[in-house]
Amino acid sequence: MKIATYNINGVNGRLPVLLRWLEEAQPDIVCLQELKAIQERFPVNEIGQLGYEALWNGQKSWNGVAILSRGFPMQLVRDRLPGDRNDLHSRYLEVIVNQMLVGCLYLPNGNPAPGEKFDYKMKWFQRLKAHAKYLLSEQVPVILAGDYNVIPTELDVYKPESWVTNALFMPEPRRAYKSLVGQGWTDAIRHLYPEERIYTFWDYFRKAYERNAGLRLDHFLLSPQISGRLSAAGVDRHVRGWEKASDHAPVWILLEDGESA
DNA sequence: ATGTCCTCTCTTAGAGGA
Repeated sequence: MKIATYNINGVNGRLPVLLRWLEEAQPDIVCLQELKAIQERFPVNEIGQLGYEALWNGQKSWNGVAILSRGFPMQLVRDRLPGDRNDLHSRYLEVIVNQMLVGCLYLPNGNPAPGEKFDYKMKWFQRLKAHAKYLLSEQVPVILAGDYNVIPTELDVYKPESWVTNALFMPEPRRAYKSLVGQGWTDAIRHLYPEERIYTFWDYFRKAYERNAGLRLDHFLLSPQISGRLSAAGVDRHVRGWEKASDHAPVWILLEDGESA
């Protein structure tokens, strides 16, 4: 089965792009981030016409996450990251689908750093690590997919030196990501392509896409109970070149069927 | 500093966020 994650950067503003990509890529399950739409304005009918059911968590103006599924019924597990009742951002959604637990996440950007936003990012990261550790303790197939807003290593950025003071690449979030993965997760893209420069985001500024001045921000983390089924992964980078495209490109993985699936 | 593009509003221009 094919599972994808895509920071859509405005699900209504980019709906033609999303529908075109869904028809072309034919994913079974999709994690979306940055809906930028209130709950009532999620385009459930247009997406439904392509055969997808959806669960989503909207918010006015910012953030917002959704999970789409075609042919595999979804069961909502949670629509908040545990650990802070006062955090009202819509940045996390977790479902059970096809005997897997899928978490869709949109980690805070954190800029400018230092500052309140950076502090919020790091707190959110700590909560994610705590929850991820709990999920690993369940010893079940888990996929944590989304926009982590972290450039993990120098291999994941076209020009490391120009990002050293940015919250996407500062030592603290990079350490947090490394420590998260170190709990026992497999970074799917990096696992299959240990040496390659692979980007998932190209800034709108300064013709970044045309220059391939990209970043790898969108990641799939797989628990040990599912990582052995990983057979392929990639980035649909051409989608970034479409008219009215998001600044991110869709990222996908292929999984072999599970024993009882 | 700048660049671009989304959403929302004290709306058709500017602010805030990324």
